[in-house]
Amino acid sequence: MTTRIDRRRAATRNEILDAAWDLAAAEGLAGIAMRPLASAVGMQAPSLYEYFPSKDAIYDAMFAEGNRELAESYVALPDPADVGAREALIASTRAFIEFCNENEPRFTLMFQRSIPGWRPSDDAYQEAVDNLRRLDAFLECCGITDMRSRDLWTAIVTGLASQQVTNDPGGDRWLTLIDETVDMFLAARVAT
Amino acid sequence: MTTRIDRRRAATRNEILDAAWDLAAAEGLAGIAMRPLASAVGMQAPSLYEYFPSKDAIYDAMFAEGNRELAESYVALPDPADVGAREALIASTRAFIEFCNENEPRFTLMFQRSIPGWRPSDDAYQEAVDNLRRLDAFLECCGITDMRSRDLWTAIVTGLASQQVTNDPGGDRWLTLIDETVDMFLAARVAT
DNA sequence: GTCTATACACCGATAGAC
DNA sequence: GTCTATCGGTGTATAGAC
Repeated sequence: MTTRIDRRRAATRNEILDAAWDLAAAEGLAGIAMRPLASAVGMQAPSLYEYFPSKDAIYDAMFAEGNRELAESYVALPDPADVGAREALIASTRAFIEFCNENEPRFTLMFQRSIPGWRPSDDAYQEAVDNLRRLDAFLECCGITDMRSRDLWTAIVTGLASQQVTNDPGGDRWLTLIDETVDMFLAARVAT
Repeated sequence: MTTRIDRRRAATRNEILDAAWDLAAAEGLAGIAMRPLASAVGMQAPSLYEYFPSKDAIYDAMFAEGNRELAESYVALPDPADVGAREALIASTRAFIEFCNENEPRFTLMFQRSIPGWRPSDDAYQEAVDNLRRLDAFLECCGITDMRSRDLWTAIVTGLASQQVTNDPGGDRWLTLIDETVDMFLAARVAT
């Protein structure tokens, strides 16, 4: 059961995480420091350790939060059985690249290994694996069943997202390539 | 003119850079610390500042060195006029992914933003731009002239390389997808 | 229980003696 | 050119006030 004290703790944890995202947006993901983070929520640095056992644990919670947000964006995707593989792939790719493009620190944390020495915990990583499994199921509904095709498709989609975020953050230079990319990929699959 | 003392300095600089690559391989790129690096070449930390003005300058020299190595691997590529676009694209993509795959810290330094707060200097970045220009010229010889096609191709190639290095370092899971990727890309170009 | 104060070990970088 | 000593920063552990 959740007591009042548990809810208070959870609220403070969320407050800390929100401040961490703000700091990441302003100073970069690796620019989060414990003392400024603490003062952003009106604490001294050591008090943060009442809510997170380490700085890495804060990154871990942010990683998990990002994956839950990605999972939410997946539930809005159309059913390939309704709209066909082409439209479904276009919609999912667009959703993914837009997700990456709208919050650069979140993209960096989730899809690049950019925090020295940090790796997601097993629990947090499980949420990422769950998302990958959801994507696999989605691709299977689109008729992409073999591993080599899935490997190629994930490489293409992550490549587009990474180029977009890195070289045109917030823009659409690679977003506008999605339709022809999907057509190219599907045409090759029909051909073989 | 290069005096004996200049050559001695250059030799020491190379010694430091070699030790830095070794440390990066062992501790991760961001795990390079000045004191261990200094002791690896038999110095105290402050002496390093006689050869590099800052730690970032060491990353900068490593970045430039990596780009020169990449440029060297480009000169061995076949001429598209000799072997045709398909073979030329396959060879260049294979060379690039193998380059990324054979030295993970070098890949991380050159193609990911993984050192917090560090960006290559203008001089070092120029070498990366030169390499990109070489790649553009090469793609043009392969008949890939418009920007959208180049954007798509660079996204695909960097996506393959990143998946290979991240998820199967030293292996060939994405390397073996090159041939069909090139065929897919070229078929779509002929079709439109 | 939650906070503050203090301290520790490490970091990159600098000053100045030799 | 290399050293020692040191500075201000980091993440983090701990003691203890309230």
